[in-house]
Amino acid sequence: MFVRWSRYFLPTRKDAPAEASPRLRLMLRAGLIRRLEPGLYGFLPLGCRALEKIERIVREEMTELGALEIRLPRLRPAARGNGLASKDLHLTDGKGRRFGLGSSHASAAISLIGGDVNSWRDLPLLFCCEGSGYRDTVGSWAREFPLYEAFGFFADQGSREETHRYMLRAYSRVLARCGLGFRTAEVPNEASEDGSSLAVVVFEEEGDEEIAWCTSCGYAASRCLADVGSPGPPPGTEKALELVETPGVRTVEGLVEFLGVSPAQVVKTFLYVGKRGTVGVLVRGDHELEEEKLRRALGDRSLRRVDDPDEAQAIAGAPFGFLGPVGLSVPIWADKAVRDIPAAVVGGNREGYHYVGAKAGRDFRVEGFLDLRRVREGDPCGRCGAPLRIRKGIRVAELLRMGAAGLTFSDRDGRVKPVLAGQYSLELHRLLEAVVEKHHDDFGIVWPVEIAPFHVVIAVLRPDVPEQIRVAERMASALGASGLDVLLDDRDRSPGEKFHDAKLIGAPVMLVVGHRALKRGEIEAERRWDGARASFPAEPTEVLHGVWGLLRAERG
RNA sequence: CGGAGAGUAGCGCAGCCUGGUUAGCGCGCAGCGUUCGGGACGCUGAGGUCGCCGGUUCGAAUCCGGCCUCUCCGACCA
Repeated sequence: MFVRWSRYFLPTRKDAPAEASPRLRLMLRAGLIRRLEPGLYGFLPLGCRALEKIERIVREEMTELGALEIRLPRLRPAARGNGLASKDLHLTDGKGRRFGLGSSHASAAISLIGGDVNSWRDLPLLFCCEGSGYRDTVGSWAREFPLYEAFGFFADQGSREETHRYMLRAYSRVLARCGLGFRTAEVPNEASEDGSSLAVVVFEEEGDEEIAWCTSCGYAASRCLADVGSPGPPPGTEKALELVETPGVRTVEGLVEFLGVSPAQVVKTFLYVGKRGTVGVLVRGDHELEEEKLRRALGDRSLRRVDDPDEAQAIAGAPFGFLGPVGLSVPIWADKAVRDIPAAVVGGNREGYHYVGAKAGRDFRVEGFLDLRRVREGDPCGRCGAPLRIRKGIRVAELLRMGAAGLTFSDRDGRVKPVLAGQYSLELHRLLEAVVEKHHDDFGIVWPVEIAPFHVVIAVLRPDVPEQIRVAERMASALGASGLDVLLDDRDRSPGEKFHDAKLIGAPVMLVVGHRALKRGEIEAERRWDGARASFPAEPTEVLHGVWGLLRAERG
């Protein structure tokens, strides 16, 4: 089968909104998607084809794993226990019943099978489900997006871990078939049993996920929670605490200059207010505080930094710039690196004064030393000490362990036990986005063969010349019959536009039917990913052979 | 979370300060004609709730207030 461009709907554009990311601009220009509203996108026919190809791969790999397909409504009742989060979209019907849209169908899947899973004989179970995710975050390009999830239900940890490994392997095959490499990294996730999940991240120059990873031991985690090792103590030896006058010196840089110390000898003091009251937080002067780590460590997502000068004055008795842990009346938590400073400079809790020679534990009480530093490129890996690198990427999938909200089963001995669950989600729009980001050049998209919406575009340079159309259609039929997806560009456009559009939409092979080659009885071919050109006799068998040869060649 | 800027035709922008014809320009789009091997040319034409809501005014794209959205910075200044 082949499709005539003149009877298809494939609007390409020279321009796209300037504020969109390069890959999003390409997807808009190539006629894959259109924006309906900020954060709401629809897929045009070409985008649907690309999406379907990816879905087919995912389905194949899920089937290979033995996952059973189910289907769930995207609307979820917000009844008790169904856990609608604040970031979900809340809806109310005319009778006041509440519903929601969320980023996962997990709770619905549990409800779906919950009543029929009772015995150890029913487990394990693995389901997969095509659906639609919703995320109520501004700034993301798609608030509602195509999602392919899987849900596992297990009697014990061992079987859950085994499925985790299989699922990761399946995702790895999916990505490989889409021409993508990836890394796994620990990322925060509130839905998970232990507060974090394993994310599958495709590293790119541009991406909204920041991953710290160790080239030496392979440890990788979201930057906001990556373990960081000790930087070692700064110079200096222990000495007595001493209050010194530091008029107007309220920054680390100022102290470094005024007292002749290094930034690593200074300790910054922050005040945070949370549900359990105010706490002080200490970080070395040359480090930055990672709020996400603080919130996780203290188990309080509501923690907010005190940024009101009057409030700080009331708590510490000094303005910003002179806050310090010595004599501070609130509980104090410190980054691990603070413990190693033999003689620290800290605020005096009195305007115009700092302490020098301060030592944690001796001069002020610390509730605990935690990893609170924001990771920077080159910081030591928390596992092996080698330098960490920070890379950007696109998070395409996530695997997490969760409880199955009240689901229980009877084991062989008749004891009632909770069902363990796993949730595996693949965000198809992000996968598509990652493919476009990875596979494009200045002219447009360069699809990997397996997910190209069309394998071949046949540019008919003069569609008003009967011979050209006749030849092109013969070729298109033959190629289509051999299993290739073919787009016949029979539009009344100039040759230049057809060449550019063919490159923009990224078909692996372009065939050109024009008088130049046709008078030699040939048609020409150009391969998208390396520009390789060839000419074939204008006979179906020759062209078929030639095109398959171009497609089969190793991609450099 | 904070700061700055922006929102006018599909895209890129002008107009706003100093309120007052029918809101313009370029690209794109449509029709016709001429073209036809790497984004052609001419003519004609269509396309706008000036982000939304309110206020001031005889009159608001323009002035005022609120809200929404987007972009770029700062994300730690203790």
